[in-house]
Amino acid sequence: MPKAFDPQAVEAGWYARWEADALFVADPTSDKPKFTMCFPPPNITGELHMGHALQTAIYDLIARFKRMTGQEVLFLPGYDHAAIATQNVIEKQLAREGTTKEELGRERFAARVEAWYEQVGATIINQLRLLGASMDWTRLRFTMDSQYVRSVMTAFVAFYERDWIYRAPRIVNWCPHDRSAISDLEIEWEEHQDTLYYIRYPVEGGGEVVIATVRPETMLADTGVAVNPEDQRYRHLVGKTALLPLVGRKLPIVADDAVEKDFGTGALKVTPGHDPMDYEIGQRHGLEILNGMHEDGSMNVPGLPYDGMPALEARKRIVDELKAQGLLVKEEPYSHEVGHCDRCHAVIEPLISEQWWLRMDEMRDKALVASAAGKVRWHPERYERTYLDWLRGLRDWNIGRQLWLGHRVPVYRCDNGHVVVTVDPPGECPECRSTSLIQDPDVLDTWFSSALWPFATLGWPDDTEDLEAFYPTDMNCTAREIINLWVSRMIMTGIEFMGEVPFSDVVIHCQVQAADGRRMSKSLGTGVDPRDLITKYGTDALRAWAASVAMSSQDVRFDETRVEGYRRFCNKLWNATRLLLRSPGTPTARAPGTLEAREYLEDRWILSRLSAAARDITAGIESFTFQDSINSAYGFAWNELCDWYLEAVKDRLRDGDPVAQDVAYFCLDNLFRLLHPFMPFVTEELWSRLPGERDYLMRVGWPDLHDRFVDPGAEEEFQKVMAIVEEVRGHRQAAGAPSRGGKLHLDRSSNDSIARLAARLAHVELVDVLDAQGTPLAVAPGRVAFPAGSGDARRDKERKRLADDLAKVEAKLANPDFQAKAPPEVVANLEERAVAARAALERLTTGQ
RNA sequence: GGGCGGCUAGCUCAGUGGGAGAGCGCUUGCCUCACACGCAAGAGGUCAUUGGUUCAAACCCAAUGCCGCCCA
Repeated sequence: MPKAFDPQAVEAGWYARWEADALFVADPTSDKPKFTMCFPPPNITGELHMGHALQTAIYDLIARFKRMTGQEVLFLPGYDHAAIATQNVIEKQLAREGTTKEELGRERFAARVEAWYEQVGATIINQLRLLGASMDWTRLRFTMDSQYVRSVMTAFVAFYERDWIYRAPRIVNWCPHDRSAISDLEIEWEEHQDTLYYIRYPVEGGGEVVIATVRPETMLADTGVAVNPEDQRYRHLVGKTALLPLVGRKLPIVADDAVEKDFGTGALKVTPGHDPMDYEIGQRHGLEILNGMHEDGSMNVPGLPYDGMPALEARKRIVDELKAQGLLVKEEPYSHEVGHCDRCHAVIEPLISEQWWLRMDEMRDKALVASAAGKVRWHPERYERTYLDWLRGLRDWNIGRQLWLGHRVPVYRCDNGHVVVTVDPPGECPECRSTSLIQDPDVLDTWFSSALWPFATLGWPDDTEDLEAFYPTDMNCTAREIINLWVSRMIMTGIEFMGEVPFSDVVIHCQVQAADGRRMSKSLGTGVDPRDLITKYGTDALRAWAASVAMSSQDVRFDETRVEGYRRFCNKLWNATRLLLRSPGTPTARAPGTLEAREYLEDRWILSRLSAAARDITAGIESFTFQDSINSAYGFAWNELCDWYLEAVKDRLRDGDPVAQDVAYFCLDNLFRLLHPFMPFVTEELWSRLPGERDYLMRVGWPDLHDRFVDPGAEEEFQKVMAIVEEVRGHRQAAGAPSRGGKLHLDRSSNDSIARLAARLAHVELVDVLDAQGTPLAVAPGRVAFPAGSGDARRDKERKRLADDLAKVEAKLANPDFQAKAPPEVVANLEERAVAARAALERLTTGQ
């Protein structure tokens, strides 16, 4: 066995063996309780980031844990087509090649997309394997697979038949680059330094009204002017007509509550075709809707000199012209938030457009009822509010996108104008038998298909064995910003189509920030690639770190030294195993009886600690506080098993004592099981090296120690041993004595086990009588002497610490309110502390 | 603009009413026959500020400041 743990060597091969032996394949006919997780389709750019590492670590640790606790686990992988993101990636590729999708044409563009999916799909799968994700690859799903497409179409038709889908003009967020509507959730807001222009609008019959705007070019599509009805300054103008400069259009002046009196001049130009609020004001007052912009963001104002100009150029020309005509009152610097497309970063234009809409009110209400009934548990709990707040304010969903890839809306029109909505493309119009049918050009929002993920992946709408066996799923884990985009919509569609919420637990992991405390940014170069970490420290270390931070109450600044720490931990486990395997007389099979006949204090102690660790690790996983599991396993393995137990039994191991061997093997055996969900590779490797027949860890079951080794007496006694040893070592260090040697005398109040272990671990000789004066021990009746020095300085320091502590305790005890109102056990505890401190002080002072 | 979270050792973070913790870093001593990816001993903290509740506050409440995230 090599001297040091080498992650690359350990990881190689295991994944292929697990997969070859079908450890990840779920059996729908199994009698075991089912546990299902549909893995969120990863980012289509194919780049693994820290979010994936956290998410995958959590999913996989739960998958392995559930298998080990006897459940039939389906952990279903997949990826989605990410329409806008993919289109942007391909367009960038095309731009580098000096061409465009328009030049290429739809068919060849589609071929490029296919090739991309194939490439990226493979990359994603490889990365998940690299992370050790135990997914059922026989059930890999892609949202563009024919079966999945049919699910999407079926959902659309079902909504359509409920009359929840309709087509209507609305202000949408228009991306002029993608030439598509995008959702509110796909917009990034950025602070812009702009100019607020004050423009004079003449009023028919004399007078004027001054409006303020940051976007003068939109005035070409103005169809009204609005003021607040409470605003005394303008009351006399309501009902009159303003004249639009440069155009001459007549603009009714209306009164509307939505107008803010304090913004600008308090008078608002109303452009219903280009602003959501203006649209609503326009609807209330019957104002005309004009669309002043083309799909590419250029001006659409036939007959005017600005027609066809890019918006910014038109703005400049319009401002110049207004100045020339004396209609520009003033300009002010103004900073405000401007929306950008989160995929291509183009400035978003609010634009009136005909779109497909899905009515959400009934689904929303059912989701609220389900939440009120506690059908979905959130971890951490506070995220339920994020979800509920969004749901309550929910409006109809714009499900249409004007893209070149995605699921085409299954709406067809024949040349007689009949509309056909079907899952499968119709051969002819059912009404007029026309075979000339044209499909609607729009595609569906990618989130529309993602919303069906937990059941479409299982075969819905067909009544499949998988759907029957595995729906509803159990857990969904994702990042905070996905709650509304995805989690909420899965809940709504799950209730709608399956009659049950799609999962019972939602786990939201934290965000990994860069060292500067901000979001990792590729452009700033502050991103960290998990693949580099795997190369340096191994997948196990990365996963252990991920589990230790994923559920932090705050976002976590990335600290590489913590990942490194878990690699050292792997090395520690490696060497603990090595120690055992090197000791003589290694048993080929454990004799279970020797564990029950445990008589040594150290054996009783470590088994008791193992029980405690098993309990804590299990509780941590079950309550989604994985850091508790990791910390408990780490502390047990390193600070108890290695630092104390193995040190205490080295002699016994060397002598081939079968009891010590059994206990040590038993601890490692169970420790590897407990750690397997977090660190699958190193635990599998070390487990496989232990003596005896070894199946895969995932099949051997979770430790169920039933507290059978819990032994408070042993814990208390062993703590005395540790306290004595630590005090002896402290004295030795203070005295400048060598790291072993010296004499220890303990009086009869310490039993033989304590004395034996203290001598063994502190490397001192146990004597009945200490000739030299020696140094008194504070923690136990006894004293120690070393060849060099006396350690007086340390004794004085300890005396001071004890005296200070005693003073604090006595002050509390002297308080009558404390005695009267504090719980009796707290008072008793303090009284014990006082007694112990006095005894220790006494020993230090009198010397015995 | 709304919401949420954070401020604890040099760094990254646990702790959530009664004795301030971990990992890394630092200091000192050790290549002790599993491990120098190690062992041992140490140093290091008015738990952001102010006020309140309580016999008792890092922890509960309120306000303030700073940092960040999500949503608009």
